Amino acid sequence: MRKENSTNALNAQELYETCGMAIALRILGGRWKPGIIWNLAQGRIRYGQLKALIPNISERMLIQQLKELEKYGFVERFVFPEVPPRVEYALTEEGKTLIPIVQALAAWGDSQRDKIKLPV
Amino acid sequence: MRKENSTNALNAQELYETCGMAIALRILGGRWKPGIIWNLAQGRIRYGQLKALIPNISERMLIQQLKELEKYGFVERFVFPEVPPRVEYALTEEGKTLIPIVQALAAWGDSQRDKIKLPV
DNA sequence: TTAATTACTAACAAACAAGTAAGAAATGAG
DNA sequence: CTCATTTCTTACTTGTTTGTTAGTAATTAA
Repeated sequence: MRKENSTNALNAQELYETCGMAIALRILGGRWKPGIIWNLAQGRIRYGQLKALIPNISERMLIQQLKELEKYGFVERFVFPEVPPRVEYALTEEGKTLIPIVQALAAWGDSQRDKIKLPV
Repeated sequence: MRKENSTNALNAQELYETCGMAIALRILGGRWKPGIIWNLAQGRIRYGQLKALIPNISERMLIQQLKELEKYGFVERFVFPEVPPRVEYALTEEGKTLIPIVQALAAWGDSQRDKIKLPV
């Protein structure tokens, strides 16, 4: 749960208002969103497949991040009234504008892999 | 202090190995690094000025993030043997490769500002 | 009737990131 | 002698993110 008036939250809020990069990192950041967006960039996909494509992600995290991306309109959810349930996810048009960003970040990161060693 | 064997840390580690974007976000992510890099992109600058340019940042956070960027070779530190001390910071050549990324992220984020409303 | 399937939820705990506050060091100015 | 200056450091607290476990629904197949 987020505390609306913590210094922490206020600092975050102010950054969103003045800094586009803070907004971008809010959408793109976190441990799992990159992988989610990357895989959705390949096309519409079922929840279970997405989970299989992202090693180690827990259902809680996957759902949570998908919901957040959906809430902001970057991801669309398609539900089929079947049993067992079938739900597919896809990037919206707006979500697809993320793809070049994600590619640029990934390329830069890959170029750094051999130069730096991240801590354990 | 980071626990080397927490699932959390292991997940992070695995991502670094397989996903360039995770590396990039490790360098670029967090609340303050964007602003630090953005300001350093304008040129060499003193610690105190940098602090003044980044509203609300605490000394602890500024130092901590600068040290991390320095450790990975994206930022250089120039110390003048004076009293009171004078220390200047600048992006290294490697650090300058971040500039286009940072600009792309900022531009995308700015383009989203009116479309989405981030939570408090 | 019992188990298997699939997408999801809720309660809780561990790990991590960020914020607060106090102070150190070395010198020059008063 | 005391104070201001500037760049940091340390110990501590609060807040946020991530992980774990158990469980739901509604049908079909055995």
